[in-house]
Amino acid sequence: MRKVRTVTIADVARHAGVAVSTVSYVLSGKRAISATTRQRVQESVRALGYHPNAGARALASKRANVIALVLPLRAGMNLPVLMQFATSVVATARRYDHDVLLMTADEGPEGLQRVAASALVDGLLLMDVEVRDPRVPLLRELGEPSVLIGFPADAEGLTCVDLDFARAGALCAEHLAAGGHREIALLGAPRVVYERGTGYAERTLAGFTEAARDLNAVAVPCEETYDEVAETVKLLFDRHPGLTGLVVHNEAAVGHVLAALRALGRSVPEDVSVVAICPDDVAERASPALTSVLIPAEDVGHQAVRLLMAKLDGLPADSVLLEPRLTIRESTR
Amino acid sequence: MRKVRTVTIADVARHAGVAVSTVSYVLSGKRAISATTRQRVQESVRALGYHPNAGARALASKRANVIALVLPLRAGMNLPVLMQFATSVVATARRYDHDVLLMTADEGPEGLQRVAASALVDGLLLMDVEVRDPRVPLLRELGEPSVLIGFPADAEGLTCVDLDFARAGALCAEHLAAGGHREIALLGAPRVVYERGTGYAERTLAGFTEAARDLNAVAVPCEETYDEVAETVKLLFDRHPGLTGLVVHNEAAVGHVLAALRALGRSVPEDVSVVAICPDDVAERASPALTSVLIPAEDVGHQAVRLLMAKLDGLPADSVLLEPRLTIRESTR
DNA sequence: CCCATTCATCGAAGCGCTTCGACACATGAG
DNA sequence: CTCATGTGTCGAAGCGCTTCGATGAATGGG
Repeated sequence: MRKVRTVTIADVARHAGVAVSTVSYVLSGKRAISATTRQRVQESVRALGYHPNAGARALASKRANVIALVLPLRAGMNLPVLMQFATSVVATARRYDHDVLLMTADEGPEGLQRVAASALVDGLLLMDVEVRDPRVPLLRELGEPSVLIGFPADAEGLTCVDLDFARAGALCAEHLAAGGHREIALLGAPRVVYERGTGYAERTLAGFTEAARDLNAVAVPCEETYDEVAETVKLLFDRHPGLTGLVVHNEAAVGHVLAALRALGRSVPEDVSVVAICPDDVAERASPALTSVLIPAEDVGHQAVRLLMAKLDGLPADSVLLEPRLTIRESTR
Repeated sequence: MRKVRTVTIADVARHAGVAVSTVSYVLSGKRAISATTRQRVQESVRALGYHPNAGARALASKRANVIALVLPLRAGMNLPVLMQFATSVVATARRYDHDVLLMTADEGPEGLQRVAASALVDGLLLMDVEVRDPRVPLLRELGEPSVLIGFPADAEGLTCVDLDFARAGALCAEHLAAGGHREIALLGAPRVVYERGTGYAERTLAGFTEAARDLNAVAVPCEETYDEVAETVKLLFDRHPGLTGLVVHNEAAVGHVLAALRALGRSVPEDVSVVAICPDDVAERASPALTSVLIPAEDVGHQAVRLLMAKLDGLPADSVLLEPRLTIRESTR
């Protein structure tokens, strides 16, 4: 538990026999430094195990090198995707030499206010943005660089990133239509998610409905417990006996849907074709392996950080809609 | 997008007609300040919307008011519990006026080194600690205040928090024994979790085995896909036809186990009693509602932060083992 | 009524870093 | 050979805050 005196830039400068400012310039690369000096400094840095003091750096440069990741942890959220996303954000931020401050919704919008005003972070990454998200107006007047995951109703002037869920929904419907299915259904997110007006759920539904307008198509919300899923699936087939195509946009329920079909004696893909919108690993672990449109959580996180970094550098950053990709496996024909 | 000049403590001092240091003392409460002055300053703070600059504060006080939450995001982890835990950590940290920096394992142990050396954080909270965790030795020599969630093999000198999983395992076995069951089984975590030497899984197993030494007890690992769970359950009953009690310590598999029992025509609790170790909401959502020992994620997070804060204040902090609590519902008799 | 305390406040010295302007020296054009 | 132009380096001035010691003013005991 030795309490080591921390190494400062002055120690490095002394060790290398140069001025403090020279060390700073070597580290930041903001001015030309001769190769010999640069090497000498770098060696001293290594020898002393120097790490710049974050507070001092932030104070002097007005850049904290930290971004906030705001995760409103609500019910019915897709945890695995969220985690993948968070991991990817942290990893990407590190690549840009930034760290990530974790915030939840508990503190409310004032939390954003606080971290921005205290210069704790340089920018904000908001996840799980809703169609009319209360954080959006605040965000506008805060004038803090930010990127949203998901699209609010009015995205004017904001930078947003998301999978193009409308295309994803359409892609699923089109795939089933191409397979000759005329009567299909969408099993969506839990009811509360729609009631909350969550963008991605609504947009998937819209894309699906639009693409399936010439078919016999229905859409129902879907809870995530086995019993409720089984009930929903049973009801669906009772009401639509001719149903042969199913799109499942609810990762937690995917397994249950397959189990329920099994229980009803309908085999996949012989009797029913199933397409899921979920991460690849979930689709691959299912039995049979599911034809799916993946949610590219990693890519979304990566893009979001990239855009935020661009904004921090004062560059323009347009919203990004990621093109969905359908992978055909064993659950459709 | 107006770029507001940030309000500094000097602005507040001027507005209130006092010295900068007086404002500082009002804010920190480290020296006596007359009631009238205090009020005047607090009003100015509110009027100007002042938020102390985090970098400057950290630099001057040598306290960043930030703690690191290190989440190694591995396969087979219990995501919902993890999230609950993270949420509780953030909320509790805020109550102590601290923020939370999110770190993953990707950066390796040097990441810990880095954030500690750069004074980005004041302390570390390590989650999902393994029996022989590579981060533990580094932690010791770092001399940075830290709290671990979970117990490594050698916890000497470290502060750890966890549910007493051995007691939890024992509690389940005892409950079944008290119900007259003589042949019981533990369905555990996925195999990889044991192979990795994850403390909580091993300790539950140990507690269960010890408490069930007079019974006919077996324990098997359990994967998390429906097919594998069904297979495991089937095999279990093939080999042990007299089995009437089941302990499930795998949240992701709980639903599948019930589905598999249903498929095998064994009803709960008539033919088989089932006890789960999982959060209450999962147990309550199952059908039938499960008798369970809950994983008090929220409490663990809370305690962990409390202990870390104590250490930051130079106070001693002993490890905490949380007593499990069994809730009887409809799945056992 | 004086001196020793206590209380409330102030001023100034850093904390460790970035960045601006200055300077010494080398270089090549005229 | 001189003068403009780069190059590479240095010194010093902050960045916004905390904290130490000092200073007056108010208080009370002898």
